[in-house]
Amino acid sequence: MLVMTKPVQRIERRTDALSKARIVEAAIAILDAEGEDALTFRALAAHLATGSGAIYHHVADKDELLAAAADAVIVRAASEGEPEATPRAAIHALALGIFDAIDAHAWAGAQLSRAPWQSAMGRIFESIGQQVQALGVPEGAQFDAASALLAYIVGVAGQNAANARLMPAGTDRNTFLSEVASRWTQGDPGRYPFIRQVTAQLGDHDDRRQFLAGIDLILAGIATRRSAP
Amino acid sequence: MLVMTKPVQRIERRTDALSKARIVEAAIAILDAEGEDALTFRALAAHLATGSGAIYHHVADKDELLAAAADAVIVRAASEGEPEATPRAAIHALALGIFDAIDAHAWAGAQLSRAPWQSAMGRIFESIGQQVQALGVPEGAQFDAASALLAYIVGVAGQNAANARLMPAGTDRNTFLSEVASRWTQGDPGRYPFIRQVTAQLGDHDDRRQFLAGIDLILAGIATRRSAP
DNA sequence: ACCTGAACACCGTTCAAGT
DNA sequence: ACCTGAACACCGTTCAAGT
Repeated sequence: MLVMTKPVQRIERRTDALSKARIVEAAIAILDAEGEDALTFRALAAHLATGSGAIYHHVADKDELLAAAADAVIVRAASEGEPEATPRAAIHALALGIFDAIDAHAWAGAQLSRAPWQSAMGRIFESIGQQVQALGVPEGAQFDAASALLAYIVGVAGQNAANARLMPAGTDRNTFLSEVASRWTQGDPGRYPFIRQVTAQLGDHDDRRQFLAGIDLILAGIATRRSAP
Repeated sequence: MLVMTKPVQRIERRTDALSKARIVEAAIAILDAEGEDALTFRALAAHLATGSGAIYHHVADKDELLAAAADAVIVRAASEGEPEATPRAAIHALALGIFDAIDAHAWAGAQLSRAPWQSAMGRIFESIGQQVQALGVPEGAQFDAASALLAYIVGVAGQNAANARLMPAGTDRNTFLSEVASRWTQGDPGRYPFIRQVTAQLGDHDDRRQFLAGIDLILAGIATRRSAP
């Protein structure tokens, strides 16, 4: 009986084999192209040319799928940055990377704070923490400092995602913001003097600039902790 | 023909008449008692002893219902505060009120950033803005300062809501946080030196205290803007 | 082991019929 | 005008049957 030599090991599986990675990529494609409501297991199965039940062999349920899709998108954004000269520049780059990722994938903004154990959150926190250490913040103050930066970044991400979701396609961002402001003040404008004043300045408003201004405010606060009295 | 005097105007409608306010209160009751998944139009109708279709005469759809419920809960928390002596104390009180409201109604945390036009967001922003003005921040810097505080508060609210949702009932908060941290570092602990260091300090960790520490960091940063060079 | 796709147990939402 | 509740068009998820 002939012993047939096995064919050279074919490490790569069939290109069309199902895997969690392929499923997540397909989910991201649907979410980006057609929005959150369009992501159904039926649509996903059609997109992957398989049965809807097959997906459950690789993903526990829809929550896990959404979390994995958001995580993939954010991790990609957070690890893109090149090495930066200063801790401040590194934090800016990291923060802007996340800002832009949420801008490009609004559906991921809401997910970011829904599944905090995901790797994206851990990586961001670690990166921020290392830069906080590099700033020379005393060890006892590092936890609070890094947590504040993380919370701020996640908070802005969530708000931007909400704005993107609600903003009618093709609307100018500042037009949308002033509509939101006038909804707030409507009925009783005298009760909202600050919002009225701020809305008047909306003409030259830039979300990205303001986002970084907030980061710098926190960094300035952190700097006051460096040399305690 | 006798002209009958109309009965004295009965301004108050039948106590059991349906109204948006009653629907929203019932929704809050269900959300608090049984969680987000339990809020269905069928359950709500049963709770109100009416047909599920009747609700649509007062509320456009489920999104509006959830937004209104969250708004009601947050507005209540944000307007509870007594007058405070200093702007810092006022901001602390406002922030803690929201923190505790999310703690008591975790489902509202995620909603907070989903519908930014709601009145809660406007009131919080206005209150923060007025305190920022009271701090003596120059007018050109007030918008950024108030926005940073708002984003931070919303960010923490969202993270806390996520933690509350995910934390198995009866688990200690710090135990949960260290489990999250070990998920982050698992596989490659050497890659996460900051998180490992910080996890070791988790013993005497207090979420509320850390929340206020972040507020104070931003306030300290704002203070550096008061006297520009 | 993995995939298929019909079937199940729900949902949000609509709407003819009632009052 | 408001309410009723059955009906509709979907959904996530399961599972017997296939390969």
